[in-house]
Amino acid sequence: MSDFDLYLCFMNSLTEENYLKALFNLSNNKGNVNVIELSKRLGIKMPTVTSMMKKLAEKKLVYYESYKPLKLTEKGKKAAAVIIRKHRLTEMYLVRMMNFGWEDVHEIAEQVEHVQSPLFFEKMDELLGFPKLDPHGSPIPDKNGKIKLKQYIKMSDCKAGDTIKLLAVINTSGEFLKFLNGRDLHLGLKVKIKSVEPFDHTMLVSYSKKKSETLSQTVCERLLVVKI
Amino acid sequence: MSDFDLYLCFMNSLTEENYLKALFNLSNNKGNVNVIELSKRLGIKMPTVTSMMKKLAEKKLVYYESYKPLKLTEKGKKAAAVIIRKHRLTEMYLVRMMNFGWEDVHEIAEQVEHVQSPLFFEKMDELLGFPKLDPHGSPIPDKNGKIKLKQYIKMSDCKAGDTIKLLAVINTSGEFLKFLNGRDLHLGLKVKIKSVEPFDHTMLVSYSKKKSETLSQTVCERLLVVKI
DNA sequence: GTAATAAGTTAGAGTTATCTAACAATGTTT
DNA sequence: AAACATTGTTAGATAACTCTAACTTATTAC
Repeated sequence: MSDFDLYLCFMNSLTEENYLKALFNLSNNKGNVNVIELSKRLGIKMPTVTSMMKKLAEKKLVYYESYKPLKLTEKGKKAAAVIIRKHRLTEMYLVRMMNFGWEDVHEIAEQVEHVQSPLFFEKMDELLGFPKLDPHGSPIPDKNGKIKLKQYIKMSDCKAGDTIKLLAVINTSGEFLKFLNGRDLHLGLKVKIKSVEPFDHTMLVSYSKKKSETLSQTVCERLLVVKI
Repeated sequence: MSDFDLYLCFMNSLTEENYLKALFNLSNNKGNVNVIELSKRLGIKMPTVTSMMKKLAEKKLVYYESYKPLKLTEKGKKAAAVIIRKHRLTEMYLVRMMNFGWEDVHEIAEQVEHVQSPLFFEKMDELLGFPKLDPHGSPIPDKNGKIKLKQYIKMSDCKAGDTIKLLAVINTSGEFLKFLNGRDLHLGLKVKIKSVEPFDHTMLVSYSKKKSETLSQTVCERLLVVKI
C-alpha cells in the first residue's frame, strides 16, 4: 500500500463529503437533521440516505439510530467544516483574485472544494490575507474546523424605523444574487426600513441614492443584518 | 430532465476523462496505444481497460477492434485535448499566480482539470495572458482542442560540442523536477555539451556559472531542447 | 514451424452509490 | 384512541468501475 493509498483510506469519498456538508449546513439551525430534509437537499431518495447514514455512523461521523434525527459527531462536524472551509475560501478566491461575480462562484466552488491538497487551500488563504468571511458573508472555518458563528438577524425580523447594515445572504443561488445585483444591494450596505406592509410583510426601504424600494418577504428572509 | 442533467449526459465521467487523457498522452509518439501500456499508465488491470475501451468505442471516442492497437477518434482527440488544456492552464496558473513551484503543480492540476466550468478556465487563460506553454514547456491546446506540437529533440540525442537551449521536460514528477531545481536547471537555460561518455551516455555539460556538471542518460532523455 | 512468452479477452464476482416497491414507525387530526 | 398522513426502513435491483482466474491470440525464439 503506497503513501497515497494510505492517505486515501482515511479520506472520505466525494459522495460522503457531500453528505457531510449538507448535514452541516442543515444543522446550523437546530443541531439535528431529518432524513427527509437531507434527502431533499441532496436530491437523493430517502432509502439511499438511510444507508449512507449507516455507513457514516460506522465511520463515527454521524450518530445514527433508527427513526431518530441525524446528528454529526464531533469528528463529523470537523470533517464537514474542513470541506466548507475549502468551499468558502474558493468562493472568496474566485471573487477577489479572479474577478468573478458573487453570483457565479457557488457552482465552481462546489467542485473545487473536493480537491485533496491542503497546500492549495492554504495558499488561497494566504493570498487572500486570511479572510474571515466569504463573499456571501458566511464565516470561513479555520484549519482545525473551528467556525465562529455570527449573531446576525434576518432582515424580515426587523421593524419599521430600524436602520440596518446588510452583512450576509442565506441563499447563494445565482438567481437571488442577480436579483440583488439588479437592485444594487450588496454586503455592507446601510438600509433604512421606512415601513412594513402588515398584510404580506413587504418592506419599503431606502438606501444609498434610492429613496424608495420595496422588498418582498421572500427576499428579506434571505438577508442577514445587524441593527445600527 | 433539467438543463444541468442535459449537460451532464453529454459529459464524460471523471474515469472516462482519465482514460482519454492517458490515451492522448501515450499517442503523442506513435498515434496508437497498446492495452498494456494504457493499463500500466493508469494503474488499472488489462481486463478493465478492455471493457472501458468498448464503452469509449460506443461513444465514438476510440477506434477499437479486438487484438488491434487502440486509437482515439477525432472526437476523442478533441475531448482529450480539452482536458489537457484544463490541466496545463491550471499548472500555469498555479505557478504564475499562486507561487507554486513547477514540481508541486501536477497533483493539484490532476484534480482541478475535472472541474466542469468553461468560464473558470477561460478566466485563468485571460489572467495569464493566453499562454502557449505550461510550466514544463508543454503546449497548451486552444479552446477547440487544437494543439501545436513543438519540434524539440531529446538532449540525449545531441552530440559533444552542441550548444542547446532547454525548452521542456518530458517527465513532470516531483522527484525529477526537484532534481533539476537542485542543479539550477530550468527552462530557457543555455547549456554547452562538453563531452559524452561513450559507455553510459552520461553527458558532461556547462551552463550559467557551472563549469562542469554531469547528467546521466536517464536525465538527458527527459530533457527536450533545440540546438543553437 | 513449433514451443514459449507476451498481450489481450471473456467470464464471473465485488464495491459503491443509486433506485423502486413494499412495509413499519411516528405524528396529527378529529 | 382510531384513522390518516408523514417519515423512515428493508429488500431487492441496477449501473459504473474495478478485480482475479482462465482462456485465446499474437509475437518471439530457437
